[in-house]
Amino acid sequence: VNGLGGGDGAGINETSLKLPTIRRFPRYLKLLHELNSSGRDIVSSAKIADELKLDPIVVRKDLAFTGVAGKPKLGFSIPHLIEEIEKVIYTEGTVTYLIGAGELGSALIGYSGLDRFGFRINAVFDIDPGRVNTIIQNRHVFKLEQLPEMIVPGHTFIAILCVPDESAQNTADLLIKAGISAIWNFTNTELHVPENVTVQNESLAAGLAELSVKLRKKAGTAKLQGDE
Amino acid sequence: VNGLGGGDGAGINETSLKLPTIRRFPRYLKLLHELNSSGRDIVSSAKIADELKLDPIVVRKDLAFTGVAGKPKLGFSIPHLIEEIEKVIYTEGTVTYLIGAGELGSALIGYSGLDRFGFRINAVFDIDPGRVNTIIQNRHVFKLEQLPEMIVPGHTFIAILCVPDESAQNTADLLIKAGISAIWNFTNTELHVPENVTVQNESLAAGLAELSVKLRKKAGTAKLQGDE
DNA sequence: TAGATTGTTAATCGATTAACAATC
DNA sequence: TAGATTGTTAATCGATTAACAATC
Repeated sequence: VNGLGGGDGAGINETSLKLPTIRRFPRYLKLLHELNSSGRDIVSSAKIADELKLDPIVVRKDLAFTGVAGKPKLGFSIPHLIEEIEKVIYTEGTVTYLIGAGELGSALIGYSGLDRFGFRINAVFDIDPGRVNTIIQNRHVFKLEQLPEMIVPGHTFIAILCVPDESAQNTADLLIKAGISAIWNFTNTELHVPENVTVQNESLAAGLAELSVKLRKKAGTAKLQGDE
Repeated sequence: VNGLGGGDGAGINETSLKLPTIRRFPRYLKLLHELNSSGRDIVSSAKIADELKLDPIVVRKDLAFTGVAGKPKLGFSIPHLIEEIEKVIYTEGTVTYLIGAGELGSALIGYSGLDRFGFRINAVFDIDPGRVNTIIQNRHVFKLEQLPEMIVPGHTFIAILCVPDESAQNTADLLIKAGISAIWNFTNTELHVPENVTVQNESLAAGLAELSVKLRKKAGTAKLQGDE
C-alpha cells in the first residue's frame, strides 16, 4: 500500500487508532507541512515534541499508527508522514453540505483554515427565504428542501449543522430522512439520531467552560499561597 | 490539603474538578434551564443521563462537584444545580476582547449560543485599516494598537484570537505584553506563551479529523467483515 | 564501534464503570 | 416499612509515562 517496503504494508490501522491521537494528527500535519516548506526532509520525534509541547514518547506512539518507519539516529521522513497522516484526515470521496448560512455558517464557508485537510463545502442550504437564492461568501444558497434530491448513492454525505438550537433536531431529522451519513453539529442541542448516523459535536460552550475554570484555578492558587 | 477553610457549605471544589466533567457542565446547564422553563423543580440523575445519553453514575459524580445534595427517591433541585454550575462556568468579572473581525471573528460577535453562559464580548479589535473604525455586527472595531491602554489592573482580560494563522504568534506576543490573562485561540497555530498566560485552543481541525476517522471506521466495518 | 534515536513492553495515572451502602 | 435514588468505595478500562531493547 504505502511504497516503503514490506508487503504487509504500512498504512493506518484504523481499528486501534485512539481518539487523542486522532485529535493530535492535524497538529503534526501542520508542523510537517511547515518543515517541508523550509526544505527539511527528515525530522525526529524529539523535534516534533519540542515544537508541539508534547512528550517524545507520545509522538513516537502516534506516528507508529501511520505505519511510517523511522530511522534510528535520523528520524522520520517528512513526506511519508504527510502522505500517511493525510490519508487518515482527508475526507476523500465525501460530499459536504452546510446547513444554515447565518453568522457561524457563513464564517465556516469563508474559513480557509481547514483547506489543508482537503476540506471543502460542496453546497450551502438554508430555510430562510431571505437567504435562499442569494450569494453568501461567493456561494449560492439553496433551499433546504432541495437537499434530499442532492443526496445520491455512492458517496458519503456530511452535513454541517449551523442552524439555531431550536431547529437543530427538526433539521437533523430531515437530513437523516434524506440519507445523510454524518452530522457535524455546531449547535448546542443534543441530537437524537439512529445508530448508522455519525454525529460530531463541536461545542464552543465546553471550551469556554474549560477556559473559565482554568482561569479561576489560576486566580485561586495565586491568592491563597502556602496552601498545597 | 485544599483547606478551603471554614466556609465549606456547597460550592465547587475547583482543585479536583476534572476536565471531562467541566466540559459536560454546559450540557447539564442547558438541560436544566429547559427543565426549569417547563416548570419542573427537581430532577433525577437517571433523567439527566437519559436526556444527555450519559451514564447515571457519571452524572451523579459530576453533580457531586457542585456541592448540591440530592434527595434520595427524588433527585436534585434544579434551581440549586443551575446556580452552582453557573458559578463555575460564568466568566464573571472578566473583560473579553475579540481580536480579528474576519469571518470567524464576526461570527463569534453575532453568535448568541454562549449568552446563557454569561459570555459577552466587550470590544472588538483589528489591524486591517479597511475594518478599523467600521461597524461589524453592530460593534465598533477598534485599532489593535488601542488595546494596551484598555487593559487595566483589577480585571481578568481574555482575548479571543481570530487572526490568520500566520499572524497568530505576533498578535499573541502583543497581547501578552499588554497584560492579557488568557487567550482563547481559534487559530491553528501553536502559541508560545509565558506560564502565567492561560491558553485555550479551539481546534476545528481536531474535530474534523475525529469525524473523518469515525466515518472511515464505520465504512470499514461495513465493508470488510470478518477481518481480524 | 559508539551514540543517538526508534520501537516495544511494563508501570503509572486518571477516568469510567460497577457494586453496594446510606438515606429519605 | 419498602422502594427508589443518592453517594461512596472498589474494579476496570484506557491513555500517558517510564524503562529498555533494537537498530542504523
